[in-house]
Amino acid sequence: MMSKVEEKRNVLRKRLVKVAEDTIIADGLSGIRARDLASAAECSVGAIYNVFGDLTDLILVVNGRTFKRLGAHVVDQVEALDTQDEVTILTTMGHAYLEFAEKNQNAWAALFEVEMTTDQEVPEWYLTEMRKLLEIIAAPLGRLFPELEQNRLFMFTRALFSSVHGIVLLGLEKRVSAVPRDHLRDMISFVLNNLNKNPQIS
Amino acid sequence: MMSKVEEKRNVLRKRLVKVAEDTIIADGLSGIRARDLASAAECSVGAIYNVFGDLTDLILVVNGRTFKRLGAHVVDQVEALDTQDEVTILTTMGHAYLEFAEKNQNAWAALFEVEMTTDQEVPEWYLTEMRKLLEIIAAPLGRLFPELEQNRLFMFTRALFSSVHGIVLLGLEKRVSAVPRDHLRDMISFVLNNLNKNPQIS
DNA sequence: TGTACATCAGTGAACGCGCGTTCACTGATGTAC
DNA sequence: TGTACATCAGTGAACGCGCGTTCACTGATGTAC
Repeated sequence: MMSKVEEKRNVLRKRLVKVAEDTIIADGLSGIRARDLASAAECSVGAIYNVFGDLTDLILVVNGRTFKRLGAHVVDQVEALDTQDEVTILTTMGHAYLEFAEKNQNAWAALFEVEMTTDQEVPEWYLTEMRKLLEIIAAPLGRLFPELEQNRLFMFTRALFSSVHGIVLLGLEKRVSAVPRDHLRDMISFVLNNLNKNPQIS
Repeated sequence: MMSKVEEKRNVLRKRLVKVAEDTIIADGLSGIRARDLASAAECSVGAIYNVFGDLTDLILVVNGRTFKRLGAHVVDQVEALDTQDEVTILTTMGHAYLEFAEKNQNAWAALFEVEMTTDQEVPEWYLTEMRKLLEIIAAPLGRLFPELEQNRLFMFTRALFSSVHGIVLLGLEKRVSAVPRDHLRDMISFVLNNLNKNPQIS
């Protein structure tokens, strides 16, 4: 059973995460400000530092949630699919990634912005979450190329993920590109469609 | 003929660009500081604002140069090549991109960091430089798929560039990935190698 | 159950710092006559 | 060529702001007896 203190602490923690998440979704990572969070969560600035070491800790928690939501979205889309065709599955995953990034632009962008900004270590659970996402992709890819050894499979998984990520990243960066959304879908299909037609991977 | 004033101005301008470039190469975009630039260029802080509107203007000039260097490097690598095989050419380009990004990590990263940071318009010449880079890639791709109409060709060009960019970006982000350099090369080959074996592009 | 004491969450004003940008001043260069 | 005046680059101290983080204080909760 939780003591009253612990309980209050948990409540505050949750409220802060919620508020930070809402802020990031609405205004992006740069919209995060200790004073604003405090007033939105109806606590003092200092209280934040009682619950989290610093703002980065808090942001990482939000990013962890975003990772989970992203993974869930991808899995959902694949499960809604009625096919055994691995390339279709992979393409659907790519499109799901694009879709998620579009609908959650700020939160999705925050995923990569912290990493660039912060110098401190990325926490273990963060890497785990990343690995999970990669494993979701590795599954159909592994079925497509069953003869592939583990390491190489993981490398190709990374390659595909990175490719799709790059397309989405540059595609959503509006000031430079202005690529219509449908084109982004096509680009992803283009990169992934070739897979089944080329069994021998050098 | 330039007046003495113009001449001094140009000299200072060049010195500032050089100093800014050196700083970015050594310490990255975040290493740029008005006071430091001034002292390195042996002028006053105010003088910077006489020559450039603000620091971003200066940074964009450096980025423009980086773009040019990048383009030149890619072209060099391709010209050193003794083949007509378009896929080989494209792969070489991808590898050249990786190589450049590795050797000029900070300057290369700066290319994308400003865009994320700044709200102001990207200047025209900047976009032009970007377009040039894409056209270098579009050339062999166009020869590979001569039947492709202009728009679609450009879309695929973007797709390939973005893919390679994504691989390099996530690959060089050390805290998360720790992918060996050679693997990155392989990943790029992997994504690009499929092209010639799949003439019908959906 | 009641009292005394200890602990530690909660508070928010204040600290501190980094830094881009400005601005009143000076001095060199250019122009007019 | 020489003189008077105008212009504008160069100067750097000071402004201003945003913001994360701290810290001395208070008050609620928990513990010991």
